[in-house]
Amino acid sequence: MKSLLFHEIHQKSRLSIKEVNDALKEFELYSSQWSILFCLKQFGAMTQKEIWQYLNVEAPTVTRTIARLEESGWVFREEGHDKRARIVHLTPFAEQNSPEIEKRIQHVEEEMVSSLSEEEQDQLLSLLKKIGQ
Amino acid sequence: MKSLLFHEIHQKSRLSIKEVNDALKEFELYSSQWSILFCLKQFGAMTQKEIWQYLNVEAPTVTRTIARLEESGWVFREEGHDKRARIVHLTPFAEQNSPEIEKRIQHVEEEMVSSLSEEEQDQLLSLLKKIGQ
DNA sequence: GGAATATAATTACTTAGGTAAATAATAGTT
DNA sequence: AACTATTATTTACCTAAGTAATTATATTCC
Repeated sequence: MKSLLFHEIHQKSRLSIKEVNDALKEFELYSSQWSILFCLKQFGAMTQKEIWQYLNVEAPTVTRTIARLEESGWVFREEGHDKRARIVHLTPFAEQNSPEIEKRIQHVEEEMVSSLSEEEQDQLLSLLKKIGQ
Repeated sequence: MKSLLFHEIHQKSRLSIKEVNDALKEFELYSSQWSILFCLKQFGAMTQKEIWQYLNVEAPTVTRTIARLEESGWVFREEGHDKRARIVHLTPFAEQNSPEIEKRIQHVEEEMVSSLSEEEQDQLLSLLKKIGQ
């Protein structure tokens, strides 16, 4: 029964988002917001297009989430050389706080997979990657 | 990097929902609606509580989705012996059409995991089940 | 029997994600 | 140079799912 597989993926996706949201509560952030901050932390300032391509979501999703991050002071947007594009930067506040948040999230994620060995984690990742290719 | 694992789960969850929605388009259904029809098809009439417990979502999610299914003629609700509970039934229309839909969805899901062997599919499922326990 | 508690469903509000269409700026073509 | 096509982002509108609070019925306990 293949449905079980996708049912399980769906469940675990929701579960992990829930746990991450819970851990982010004290920073007044949500998981999707963190995914963008994480992205910027890793690669530096990016255009919105680069962000949604990396995260593999649609452009409007990123527009919305960045708007919220901007309102709450985590990012700011600069007009690019190409005036259509907007380059997103972390604010100093975000630069300062993101290491602690990252540590917290990493801990949550490690807890969630603690019942799997390192080898099983690798295996799981590589099996997931094979889906839909 | 554990984040990669959850990132991947999240991606594949979204991908599969997208594919299922696409296949359901001709029936004017959405994936979450189908998950409830599937449930009723498998277990027969159920209370909403039984549905959200099985699907592992919150009660309001099921309330909303069932309301839409009722509007579009896929289910109807009967008052239970306990007047708080509402028992959800498939309509004759749903009974008649669900086998074809199920076949279609099954096909989509099989396509998505066609790059994995049967053994790998089992392995993936059992690894996923171990997360967060 | 009646007050307090628990339970099933709902309502209101939030984030997350998608599609389709609109806007504005850029790139290409003739 | 001007028209066309493409591209980056946004807007509007939809489903999905969560939390918190409300409503209505059942249950429990004194």
